[in-house]
Amino acid sequence: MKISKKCQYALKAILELARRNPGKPIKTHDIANAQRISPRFTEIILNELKHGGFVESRRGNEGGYMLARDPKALTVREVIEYIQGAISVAPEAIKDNGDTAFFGNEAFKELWQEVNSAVTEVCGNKTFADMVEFEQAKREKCVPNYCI
Amino acid sequence: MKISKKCQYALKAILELARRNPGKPIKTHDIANAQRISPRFTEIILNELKHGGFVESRRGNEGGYMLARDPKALTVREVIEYIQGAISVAPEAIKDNGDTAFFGNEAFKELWQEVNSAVTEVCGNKTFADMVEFEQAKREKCVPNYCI
DNA sequence: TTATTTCCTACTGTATTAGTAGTATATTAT
DNA sequence: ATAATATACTACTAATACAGTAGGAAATAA
Repeated sequence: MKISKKCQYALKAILELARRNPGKPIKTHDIANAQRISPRFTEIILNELKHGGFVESRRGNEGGYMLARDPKALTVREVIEYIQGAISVAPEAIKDNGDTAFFGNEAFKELWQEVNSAVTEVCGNKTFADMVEFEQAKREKCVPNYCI
Repeated sequence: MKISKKCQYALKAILELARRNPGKPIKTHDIANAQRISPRFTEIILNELKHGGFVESRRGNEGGYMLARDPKALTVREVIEYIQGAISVAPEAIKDNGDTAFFGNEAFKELWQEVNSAVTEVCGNKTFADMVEFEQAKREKCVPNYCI
C-alpha cells in the first residue's frame, strides 16, 4: 500500500485545520499555502473530505472549511481508508474468490494479512491530536522561546 | 507500499523453488505453470532474481533455476527490497532534503517511519521455510491422508 | 449587486506496471 | 558435430492509475 500524494495532501489539510483554533472557516487558499499544495488540487481534496464527513464547508465571502470531527477521536487510518480505500498491500491476493489452486495460496494470504494488520494498527492508533502535539513539541525543542 | 504483481510473482517463484527438493534445476516453464504466471514474464523475473543472488541458473537442455540460498535464512523482506526497492509507504516524505517548512513535517515523518518499521518487521521475520511449512500444514489439515 | 469562495464535471499529461516479441547464447543428448 | 532445448538480454507496447488543470455554476456576505 503506497500512500498517494493526494492522500498525503488530505492528511496535511486536516492537520492544518486541526492545528488552528476552530470557530472560523479557513479558506482552501490558506490551507494550500500553509501546506504547499496546489490550490486547485486542494479544493478537490477538501471537497472530497467534506463528502466523507471529515470537514464542513461554508460558501461565499468569508467562507472556507472547518473540521467536522474531534481531532482527539479522528485517526489517520480513517482518512486513508476514505481517500484511497482499505489498507492492503496486495488486495487481489487476499480475496477468497481468487486463484486458490497453487502452492502458497494460504501462506501468502496469511503474510499479507499480517502486514495489513500491522499497518492498520499503527494508523488506527494515531489521532490528529497526537500529531499536532508531536509537532508542537518538536518545534519547541528546536526553537525555544526562553533563555537561560 | 503496494506489492506489485511482479514482486508477488518473484515471491511465488522462490516459494516454488523452496518447496521442491533441490539438486535438479527447475525450468521456468514448470514454475510458471505451477504458480500461474505468464511464462515469458517468469523468465524476466527469474533472471532478475539471479542477478540478486537469490537463484542460480543452468542453461541448455535439462537447464533451469535452483535456489541459491537456504530457505530457512531467506526472508520475504529481502526479496521485496530487491525487486521493488526499500519498503516505504511515503518515500519522498521521509527524505531529509524534502520540504521541511510546513507544520506537520516532523509528525508525518514519524508516522511513516512507524508504518515502515511495522511492515519491515513482519516481512523480515518471515522466511520461505516458514511459508512452505505453513502451507503444508494447511493442506494436510484440509485433505487428510488418513481415516479414523 | 458585487466580490468572494466553494462546488462540480471533465479533461490531460506523465509515470508506472504488466506483459510481449525477437533474437542471441549456452548446454546436453544423440 | 549437430539438433533440440532452455536461459539471457534488449527493446517495445498496451493499459492503468496518478497528479494536476480548466472552466464555469452556485451560494453567501457585505
